[in-house]
Amino acid sequence: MRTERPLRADARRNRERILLAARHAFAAEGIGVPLDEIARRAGVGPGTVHRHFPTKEALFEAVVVEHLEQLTRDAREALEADEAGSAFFAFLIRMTSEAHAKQDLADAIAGAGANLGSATLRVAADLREIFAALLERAQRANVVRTDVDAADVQAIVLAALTAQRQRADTTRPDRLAALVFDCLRPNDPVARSQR
Amino acid sequence: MRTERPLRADARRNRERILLAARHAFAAEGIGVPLDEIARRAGVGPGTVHRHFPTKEALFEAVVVEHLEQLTRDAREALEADEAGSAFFAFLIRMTSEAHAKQDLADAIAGAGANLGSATLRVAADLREIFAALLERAQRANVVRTDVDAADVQAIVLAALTAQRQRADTTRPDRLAALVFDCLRPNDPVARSQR
DNA sequence: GACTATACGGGGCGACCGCCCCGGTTGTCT
DNA sequence: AGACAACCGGGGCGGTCGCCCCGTATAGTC
Repeated sequence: MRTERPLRADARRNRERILLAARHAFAAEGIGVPLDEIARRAGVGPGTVHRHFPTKEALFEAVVVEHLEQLTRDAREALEADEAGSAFFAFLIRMTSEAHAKQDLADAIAGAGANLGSATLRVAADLREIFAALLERAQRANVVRTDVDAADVQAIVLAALTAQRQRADTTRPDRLAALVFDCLRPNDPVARSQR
Repeated sequence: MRTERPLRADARRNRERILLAARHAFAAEGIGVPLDEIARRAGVGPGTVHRHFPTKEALFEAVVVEHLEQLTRDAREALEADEAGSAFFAFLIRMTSEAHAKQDLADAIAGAGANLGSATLRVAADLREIFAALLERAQRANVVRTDVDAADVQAIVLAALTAQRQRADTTRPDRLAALVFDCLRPNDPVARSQR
């Protein structure tokens, strides 16, 4: 059973063009962008888009998976950093500023988009795993309160992202996000005074 | 110039029915609900909805204004409470849990809905004014950090709402919201230990 | 350079939704 | 009770968008 056949050159080129246009379009305006608009920006016909990605969700997923994989790589790097606390919080900031410029990620995290397929679920599971390790390490180092779990933090990341988008601050873009993340720090004065 | 003519009895009854149905529909699913669905739930024809509210935004606004007015009343009450800090934070929690059950408010705050009319803007300005007073009082009492303004707090309310919706906790529905609001408290250990 | 499979493009279908109009009905006032 | 005006209901129009089909062009192969 030949599951894979090499794509023709022009087909591969068009596929890349579509993905590039979709990246920008979804990043700028979220999942609401019409497919025809993406096709127009990519310089191909609407039919071509549909052939490469049978449904709109499929295209959206392809873009989101790319971003999630990038985040997973970032999280792995953060896990190798020395200082547990700063690595954790820096990664949180990175997630929000990343998703800030990429509306699609926010849509995906919020689940506003659609029912995502198995590919996305697998990548998301990977990210969650690394992320949980990062969190646990920060909690052991007593820089993050211990009464929150990974899902809580994920919700708070989405929250910070919302705040940031609501009140775009050009001079200090991460100000509100950093403020919100402060609520994750432990309560005891000793730990707080260390930051 | 007779600007006002008393509405006929059945017209007034239908108007109330539509508003009631719209309240529930918008609260449950946000602004995305089709007008025909609201008409169906209200037990009237789609044309009737359109006659009472010339556009969809008009109906949405009518519902949102009701909620904003309620919130404004709550804020005024909170301003008369004795303890500045608990009044402020209790009002924040109230806002989020209110908006939690009312998707429409979240849409309105986030501006996701549409360009709102002058009526909404006026009510929103009222609420902002009272809210700013509430915040300033809490800041003077040293229970809220002084490097945030009302717009920051509004963004954070929206953020807390997002977190709460993301991770619905039936046993402690306000847990995440309260957690997020903690980031508004001052940093110095003395003030923090008082809570 | 010719032949075949593969891919392209754009026109079009169906669904959805907001908005509007018209024939019939019902409330209201004398 | 009768007459008039206000109101109701539902069908329909126009626009949008996702999805698909088919005639044509083109890349890859001998």
